[in-house]
Amino acid sequence: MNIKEASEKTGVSSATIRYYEKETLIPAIDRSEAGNREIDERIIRRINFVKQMRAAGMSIENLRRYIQLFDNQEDNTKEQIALLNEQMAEMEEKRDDLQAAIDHLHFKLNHFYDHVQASEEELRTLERQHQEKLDQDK
Amino acid sequence: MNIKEASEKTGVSSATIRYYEKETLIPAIDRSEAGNREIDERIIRRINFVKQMRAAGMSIENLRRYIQLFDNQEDNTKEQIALLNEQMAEMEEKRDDLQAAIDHLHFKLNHFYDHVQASEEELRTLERQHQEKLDQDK
DNA sequence: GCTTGTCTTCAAGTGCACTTTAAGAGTTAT
DNA sequence: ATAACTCTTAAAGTGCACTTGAAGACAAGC
Repeated sequence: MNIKEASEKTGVSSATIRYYEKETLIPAIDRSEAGNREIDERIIRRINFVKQMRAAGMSIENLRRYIQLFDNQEDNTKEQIALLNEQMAEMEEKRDDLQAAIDHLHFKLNHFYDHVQASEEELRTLERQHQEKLDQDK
Repeated sequence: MNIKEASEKTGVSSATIRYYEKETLIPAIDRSEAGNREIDERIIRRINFVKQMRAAGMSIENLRRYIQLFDNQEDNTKEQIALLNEQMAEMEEKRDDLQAAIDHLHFKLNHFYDHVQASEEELRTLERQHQEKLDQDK
């Protein structure tokens, strides 16, 4: 698989895949005769892992620290576990920040429905849209 | 209250408060005789709201759009509700991304405990630390 | 009256995570 | 064999959200 196919498969741009390789977030990728990257499923899984962690807001530097620990299989189990716990704690805090913000907006929305002076049909439309959103999100 | 006190009270730097004012994320702040900002509780609440939404990853631009809609009390109820729903959907998606990443790391951690060849007392120490972390996070 | 500590504005600088550009090379289609 | 499409590297550029720096004003304390 060349880099373009890998990009389409993962939803990560070719340039970003090259960048991740340079930053050692994914392993060094083997090259073909012509010097082009030949990407296999193992690399795809690694790209997807990086994508997932980046979506969760883990910084490139933390991700690199984490990956280096796991790639260099040495007796650094304690550090690995400490790092995992640290990252999870950070993510859980972020998730809770998000939940707090969501709750805040939910409160605003309810406040709106109580006090808005919209016409009956406008209200019904809005409520239907809101319900559809909730159903869709679920 | 001057800007330094407001900064200490909110945990947002003076420079950032000035920046938020310039970007109209908080209302224009009244000045004293000498031209210094006089910050009241209403502004403090607005700073904290911005802080919360920023922590949740809402961009400055979206936050400004949102705040302008709510500050200009006009007949834009539909837009306001649409915007609220849009923001909540974004945040819920982010929250779910985070949860997926947390689950992934939890899985790794469990995998670790199953396969690691650590000594008994090291394992006990690690497990205790992990449990303490969980208790603390809860 | 001078230092210290606050404030002001405006502009420039920073850090992160990409993204784009430039210049070139190999492969396939007409 | 020329165009079109892919790839390569290295370096420069971009966008966001601040952060820092410069230059100056005002008030309190020694």
